Amino acid sequence: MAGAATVEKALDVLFHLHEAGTSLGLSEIGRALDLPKSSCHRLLTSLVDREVVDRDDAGHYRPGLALLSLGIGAQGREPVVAAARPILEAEVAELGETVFVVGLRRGRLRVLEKLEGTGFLRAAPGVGDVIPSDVTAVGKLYRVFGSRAELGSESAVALDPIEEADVLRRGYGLNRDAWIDGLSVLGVPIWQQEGGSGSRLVASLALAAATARFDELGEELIGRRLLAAAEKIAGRLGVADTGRRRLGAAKQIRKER
Amino acid sequence: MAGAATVEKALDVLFHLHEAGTSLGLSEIGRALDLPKSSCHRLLTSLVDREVVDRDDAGHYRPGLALLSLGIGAQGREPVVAAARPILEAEVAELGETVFVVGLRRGRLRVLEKLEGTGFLRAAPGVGDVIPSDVTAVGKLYRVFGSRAELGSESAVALDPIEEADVLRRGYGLNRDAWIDGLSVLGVPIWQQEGGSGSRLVASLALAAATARFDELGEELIGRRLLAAAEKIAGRLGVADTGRRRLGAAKQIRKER
DNA sequence: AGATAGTGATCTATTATATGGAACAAATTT
DNA sequence: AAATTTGTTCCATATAATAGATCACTATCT
Repeated sequence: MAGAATVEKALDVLFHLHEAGTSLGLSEIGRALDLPKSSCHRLLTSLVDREVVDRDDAGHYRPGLALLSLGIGAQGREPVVAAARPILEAEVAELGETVFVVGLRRGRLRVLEKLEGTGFLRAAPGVGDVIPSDVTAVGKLYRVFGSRAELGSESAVALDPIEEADVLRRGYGLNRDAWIDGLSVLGVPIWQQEGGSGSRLVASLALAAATARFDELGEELIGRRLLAAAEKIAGRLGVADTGRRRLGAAKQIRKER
Repeated sequence: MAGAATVEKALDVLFHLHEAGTSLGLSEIGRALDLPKSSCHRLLTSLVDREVVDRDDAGHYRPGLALLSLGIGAQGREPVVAAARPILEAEVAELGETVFVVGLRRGRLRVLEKLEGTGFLRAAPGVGDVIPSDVTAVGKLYRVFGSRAELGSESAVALDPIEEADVLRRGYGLNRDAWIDGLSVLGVPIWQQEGGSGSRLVASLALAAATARFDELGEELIGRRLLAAAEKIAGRLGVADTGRRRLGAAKQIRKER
């Protein structure tokens, strides 16, 4: 709320370019965001200067390639991604279907890493994409295992008690055709041990496949393999250094109020 | 030059976080960029709000995951990347070494896409990274085939005439241990046909391997395969629609002056 | 062809907005 | 226990963004 208005406008422009899908002209952007052409032009000048925005041959604006190294840099710093990668490779090699890691960031579920299956028909979630937290397999997982109020207000509604019991009993979340018709997903939690005491849900591991293929493999097998894989990832993660965490944690809570 | 100062400061902060490698505290950032803590805080508030910057458990700042989808979105719009991907897969499957696509953006060479080799010792360029234009294989390529003055001033120095002749004769650029000791790279141009007339250098395809392994495969074989692969990519690219390009091209030139 | 409406870029006075010093509470260091 | 160092908030001042008009240019429409 107490931010820099200009910066937010610039980010509006950037995200608008991202969502547009095609490259856009200056006037077009100004009209869409209700910004004067001159302001738009000034913002874009700075963005282009840093290569965060690019221009095509026609002079139209589009997201720039500097975002790629920035984004990949951001991903590379996620410890769980580094820990999960070889495990993902092993699972894809074995099962041939897409597996992916989802984390909770600012109340939203984001795809942290994925490895696509080998089939012609394969699920292809985009790394960095946001995933709905209500109907999905990992969404259920977070609503059962995650500390309450971490998820956004949207999911304040509690999970169906029967489903919650199912998740607790099996240890994984399941979603058949609820999110996308014809797609089934099974998700398991990845726990990170914390100094001595308990453990924290740092991310979750999921497999997505066309429902027919999912049933071919069998829910039981997928669940068993993924639970074992999550275990391995947790092992590679090691124990969190809960050392200098109190300061930040307190501040964070104050911030979110 | 006539940009939005505030936006540029915000981008400075963002890039600084990217380059730092670790997450940074507010005061730390302010000191490094010579910005008052209050200003820094305000900029970061906006960046965090849009998830372009993230905070870790300790409250420190780091690049955020929204950058990932932005970056991958930007990459996905590069036609040459889409055209090259299956070809890269085929080459890696055959040769087992890292192949990558490099494009020229705002006078700098950037890795547009890569597929890593299968060996334990493999070259791993980062997608989105900038590559030097002087000593590298693709750098030479651009200096020979690229329209002059497209490359930054840094490479105003002409290429050694002997080397230039080599590149023209073979059709590919070569670099043995010049950029990174122990690494050899061979790069070939990817041409896109333009309506009727000529063709344009849209990107280049390269293979990178440890010099020993490179020699094992043999320069002749690598060159032959890559030239054929580039041909295939060009085919998949199709002909550029030079239709509404004049407007933008003119503007661009005026802009760069 | 000629006219028109579109584009991106540049300039300007006005005004709204970012600035940065000081003060704050919390939390590590010394 | 005192002294730093942290992130955060506040506020008068000055700077920097604003938005309208204008320009050069290209397509599109009679």
